[in-house]
Amino acid sequence: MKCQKVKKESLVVNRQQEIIRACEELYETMEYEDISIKEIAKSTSICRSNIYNYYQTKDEIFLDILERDYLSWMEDIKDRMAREEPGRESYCRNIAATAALHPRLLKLMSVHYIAIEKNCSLEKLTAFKHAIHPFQETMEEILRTYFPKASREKIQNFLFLLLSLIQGIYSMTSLCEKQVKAMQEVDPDYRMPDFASALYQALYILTSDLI
Amino acid sequence: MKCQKVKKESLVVNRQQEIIRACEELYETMEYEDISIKEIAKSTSICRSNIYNYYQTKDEIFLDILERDYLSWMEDIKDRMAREEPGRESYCRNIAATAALHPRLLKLMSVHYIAIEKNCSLEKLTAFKHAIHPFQETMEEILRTYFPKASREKIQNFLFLLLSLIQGIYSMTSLCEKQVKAMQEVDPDYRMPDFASALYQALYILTSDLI
Amino acid sequence: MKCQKVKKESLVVNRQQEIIRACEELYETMEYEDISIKEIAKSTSICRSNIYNYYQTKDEIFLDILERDYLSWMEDIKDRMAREEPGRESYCRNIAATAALHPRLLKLMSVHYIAIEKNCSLEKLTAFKHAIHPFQETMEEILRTYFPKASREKIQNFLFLLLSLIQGIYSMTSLCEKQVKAMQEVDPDYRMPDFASALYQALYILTSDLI
Amino acid sequence: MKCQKVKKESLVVNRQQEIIRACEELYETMEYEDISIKEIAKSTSICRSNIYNYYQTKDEIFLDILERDYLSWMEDIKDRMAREEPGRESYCRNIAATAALHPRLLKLMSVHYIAIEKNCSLEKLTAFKHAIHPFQETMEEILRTYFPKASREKIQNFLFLLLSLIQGIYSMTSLCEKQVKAMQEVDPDYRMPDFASALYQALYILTSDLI
DNA sequence: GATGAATGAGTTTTCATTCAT
DNA sequence: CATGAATGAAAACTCATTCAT
Repeated sequence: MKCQKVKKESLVVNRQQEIIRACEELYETMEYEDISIKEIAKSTSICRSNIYNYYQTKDEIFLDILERDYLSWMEDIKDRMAREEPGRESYCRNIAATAALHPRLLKLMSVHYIAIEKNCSLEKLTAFKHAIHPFQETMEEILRTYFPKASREKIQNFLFLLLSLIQGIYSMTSLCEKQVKAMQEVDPDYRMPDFASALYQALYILTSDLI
Repeated sequence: MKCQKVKKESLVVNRQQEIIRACEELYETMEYEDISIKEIAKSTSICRSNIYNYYQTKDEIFLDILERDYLSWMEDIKDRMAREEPGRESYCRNIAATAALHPRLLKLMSVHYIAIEKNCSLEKLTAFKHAIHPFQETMEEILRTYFPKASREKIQNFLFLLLSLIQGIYSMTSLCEKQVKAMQEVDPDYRMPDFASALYQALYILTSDLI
Repeated sequence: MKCQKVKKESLVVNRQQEIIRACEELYETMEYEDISIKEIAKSTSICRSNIYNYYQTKDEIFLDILERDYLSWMEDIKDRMAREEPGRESYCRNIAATAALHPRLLKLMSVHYIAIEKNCSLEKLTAFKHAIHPFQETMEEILRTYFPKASREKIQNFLFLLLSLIQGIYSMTSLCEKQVKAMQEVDPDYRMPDFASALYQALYILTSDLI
Repeated sequence: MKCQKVKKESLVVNRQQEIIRACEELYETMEYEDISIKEIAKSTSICRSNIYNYYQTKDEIFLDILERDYLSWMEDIKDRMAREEPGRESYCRNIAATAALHPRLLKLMSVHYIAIEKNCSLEKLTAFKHAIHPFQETMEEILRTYFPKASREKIQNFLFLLLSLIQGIYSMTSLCEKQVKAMQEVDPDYRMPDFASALYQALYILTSDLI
């Protein structure tokens, strides 16, 4: 009985894995708003109507991807921290460099709060918040290590600003050709900034508050 | 003849005004992605097919709204600067407080780069960039007034981060009920931060780089 | 499993049948360019959006009708040939008389090359060409039987002219009332020629080349 | 008074000329069914709604083009006849060669009876028939010159078949790339026939009836 | 007569979602 | 659970045509 249940569950997980993988692949070349359940199903061995047995909306799929990506980024940060010396610059470099290694997460973060979360069920959303709780915890802990003198409040403020910044900087450093052209029409010297550098610089200033 | 032309032009402007107004009203209660030209037309005395004589896509309408809002915010900042004393705190208060008076602009900024600009024609986009050029210019000038010692590069960096921050902070301080509930499920003490305060704090730290 | 697949396939065929039948009925009273998928769906128990699961454009439906009609005509010709004596006149009578029994095919042929084929996918078109290959083969074979001395080239030329003639003769012998009136305004003696007679006469002359 | 009327009329003719010219230009690159009054007006200095003062439908414009082209072809045939020796082959060469010099007429003839005439007013159509009456007359006269022994009926039959043939042969010798590809998929040796040669051959056989 | 504005009707196409099997 | 079929709703877009000026 129990064994069967486990079997079922693992089947469910397998299906979800397949759906997630398909969605991830699409997201590499398509925009969030252009991805539909139909499209996702097509990239899958599962038929469209069956997808509804696992996910209610495409946003719930994206929420699962977000979850993994947040935690994966967290792991990268921890790994890197273990290998790097302490120090403000080191911290900023760590964050900026690892963030740049997760382009999908960055892309997702720009629609995380304004779109994905708005289209999910409360249950799914709560589960997501629970799942990424370690991210918040770990990030705070790491900050405490790097900046032992900073107050809890300052650290939480900083984290809030870090997540905010990433969304905004990403959106302004991922312009399409047309956008760049239009900018250069007005200011011929315009060059699209680099995400990692821009984030590093911002973090460097913001961490001044934590020393 | 010329008089007629002027008449016609003013009709065009009137029509665009009406369309913009309808779009603005819808945007107060609806999300960007749920607004369609069909919906906008419905809130208008103009029929849908006629809308196409004034705007090709909804994004071109939003771009016009963005333009006005950016410039309107700029005016507010200038007005306020004239009345306030100099100083870093004063600047940050000015920006944060006036921004909070333009909630629609804030909401628009969160989709400005990732959606609106992507769906416009290059021509429309270039015209927009030209139109809001004074915004960039004025913002830089104001910063030079407040922070006379800051280099041009630092000022431009700061402006870039300001715009980035607004997008991110707004998205994280405009959660719907469901999002707040989910947060509180994990952390019962969670309170959604206030946009203006969060922005003020961030700016206060970032301006340290300009002194 | 297999049984189900067969069931499904037959459903597809059934649906296509229904769509084809509806299109055929419309084509009896309407012109090709006035028929739309919307109109076809209306004459069906199937909803418009579901039609797209079976046909991409109305032209693909017409191509299917064309296919059947060509092959049906071919069968009629073969049948009649079996019952008739040999001879040039007999052949011409056979072709003209059987063609007249397929008015829908004649009507379709007048838009076959200039419209229907132009709006189909290459795949669909290739499938069609394969499907009506027997028509070409059979027509050549019949000609070889009736005109054993004619070279292969002459026979192919003749077939090409036969198909050409049908298109043109049909268009000039299927005038609407208005067209006839206009003709008679200029030449009061004008009588619209009869398709079968006109075709017979033309074929009789053209077959002189095959003896 | 009269002078004014003449002025007006010539203005009307000028406008119609401009409209016709625009339509002709479009027809060089576009298909009949894709051309709209909107499109024609765009290629003109006349506004769309004003076009209705000169033509009711696009087909009436096409009818005017047809008229000119028929008469122009007739002139070419007469010219050439004056320069060529008599004889059956000479006649066929004349017709085929001059026809090939009027590709627009050929293209128009393929939709002349099945589309253009169907969408015109009776008045316009009657006027057209009157206008091209000389074409019929001249063509008969030329045939009588070349084939003095042929009966009036045979000559009229021949003319009927000539016009029929042109429509059909043109449609089968003006395939688009896709159509050719599909043909070659079934018969790799397929080569699209040449219009002028095909017409010449057909005429050569058909004229045997006139000797 | 000429024009721009406006409209309504039509068409294609796409999708989320439901349902019977 | 899985599936294909089916549907309804919506969105984008185009055009012929009318009308007031």
